[in-house]
Amino acid sequence: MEQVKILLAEDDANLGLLLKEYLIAKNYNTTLCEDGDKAYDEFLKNPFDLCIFDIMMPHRDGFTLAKDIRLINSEIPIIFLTAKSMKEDVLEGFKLGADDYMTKPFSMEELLVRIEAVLRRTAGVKPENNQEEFKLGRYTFDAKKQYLVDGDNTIKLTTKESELLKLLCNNVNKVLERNLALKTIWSDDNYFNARSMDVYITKLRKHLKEEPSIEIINVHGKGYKLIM
Amino acid sequence: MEQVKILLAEDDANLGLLLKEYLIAKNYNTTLCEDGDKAYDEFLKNPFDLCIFDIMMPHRDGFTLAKDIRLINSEIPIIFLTAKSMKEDVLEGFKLGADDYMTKPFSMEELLVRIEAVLRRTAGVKPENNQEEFKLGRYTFDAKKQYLVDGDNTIKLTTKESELLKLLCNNVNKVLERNLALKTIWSDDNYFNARSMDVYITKLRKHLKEEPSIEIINVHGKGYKLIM
DNA sequence: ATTATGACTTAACAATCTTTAACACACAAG
DNA sequence: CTTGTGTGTTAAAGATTGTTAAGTCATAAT
Repeated sequence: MEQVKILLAEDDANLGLLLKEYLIAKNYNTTLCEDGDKAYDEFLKNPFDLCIFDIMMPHRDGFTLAKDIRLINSEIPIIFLTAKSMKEDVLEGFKLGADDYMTKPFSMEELLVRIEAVLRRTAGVKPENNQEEFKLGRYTFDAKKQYLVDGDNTIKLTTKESELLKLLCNNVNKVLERNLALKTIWSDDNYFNARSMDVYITKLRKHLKEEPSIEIINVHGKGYKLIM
Repeated sequence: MEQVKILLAEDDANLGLLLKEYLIAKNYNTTLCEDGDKAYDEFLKNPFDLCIFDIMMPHRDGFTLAKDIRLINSEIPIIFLTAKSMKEDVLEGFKLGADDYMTKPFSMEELLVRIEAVLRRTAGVKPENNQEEFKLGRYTFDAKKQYLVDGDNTIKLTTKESELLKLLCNNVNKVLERNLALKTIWSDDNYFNARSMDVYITKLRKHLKEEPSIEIINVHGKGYKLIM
């Protein structure tokens, strides 16, 4: 399971950090740069799947940055973030091959769904990366088919078991926060759903008990962590 | 270069005509429908490359229309146009697989550049309205003739079997929600029809049992998912 | 007209999934 | 240590789904 890499250029440190934290929490590998020059250097050094650029930045504005990057990569999706909502700017942005253009202030959730919409279309370019398979020690976990395979023994997981294990796998060795998991899988983080989640953690532990190198540990008051 | 066909659903006759004229002037073959029902019928009759839907419309609102169309074609790009800018609506729109979401009032030029941005990404996705043939591993499913072919062995499917399998195929690897399938095939989602649907799922599973790479899995409380 | 056939629905019961309840234990703060 | 809250675990309850078979209806064949 490959992580999507996002290059984020935003000179407002507050907004930048906020966005970065949020995107990382949503499992996007996010690199933040505080101006256009730094973002350009970063782009040259590392491969990315998606760009999110503020327009007004020191050293190199978002439009110029996009133009320069388009010279190197004409396919990578670009989303512009800006306080300017003037028509000419929007048009200019799309002329540079933007995939979306969001005017501040915007909600983080809206940015997220727009990112997903763009990636959904971009992913179609290379349609093989849907393989949702994880190696867990002696086990192989197929999130799509909801199977947990251990040699010749195949355990069929239920939907909830599979969704939860997948979230844990996407955050190996990191804390999967309760409320995030609940909102993602149960769409509501009330007391009863939280207890239900605990029950599923027990179920998963039982399923994985044959492999001592894998453990789901609790982080008190925070959530769970899959370690391996 | 074939002309791009746009299905436009907008109940405000003034705005609708204005948009239609504008899009036609920009060389988009545009069909205007004044409500959701007419748009749905039009979609069933002819193949399109892009949908542009108003949200608030008589007979069938834009969201419902999109949901119904997604059952038949899960790939066609959809842009929502609306006066509602509330966060929940935007998120709802994208959850239905929207590609963009524009809040009125907007400039026609901005709509145009956003259309172009969407089409740039979806280029190569041919309109699959009339696609009636699906490859299911070793099987070939002809939805029109209601045949399921496996080498020299041809199984004749009943109408309901075929309709259900077609819906599943149109949503491969995604959850086909019970109530949507029931509304589409049985036109009513009461308890008995739901049970009938379960019976047909069993029948389909039996028909597809020779191909282990294909499975119809249940998503508890939600619906079924054809995975391959 | 009667019978046979096939598609679809309804019934019945088994199996499974998820939630809720109950009680035991662990952790952090005072 | 004690208390309140969070977590581990099991079991039961409640709901959904799997499956087979019988029932219903329309149509075709005799």
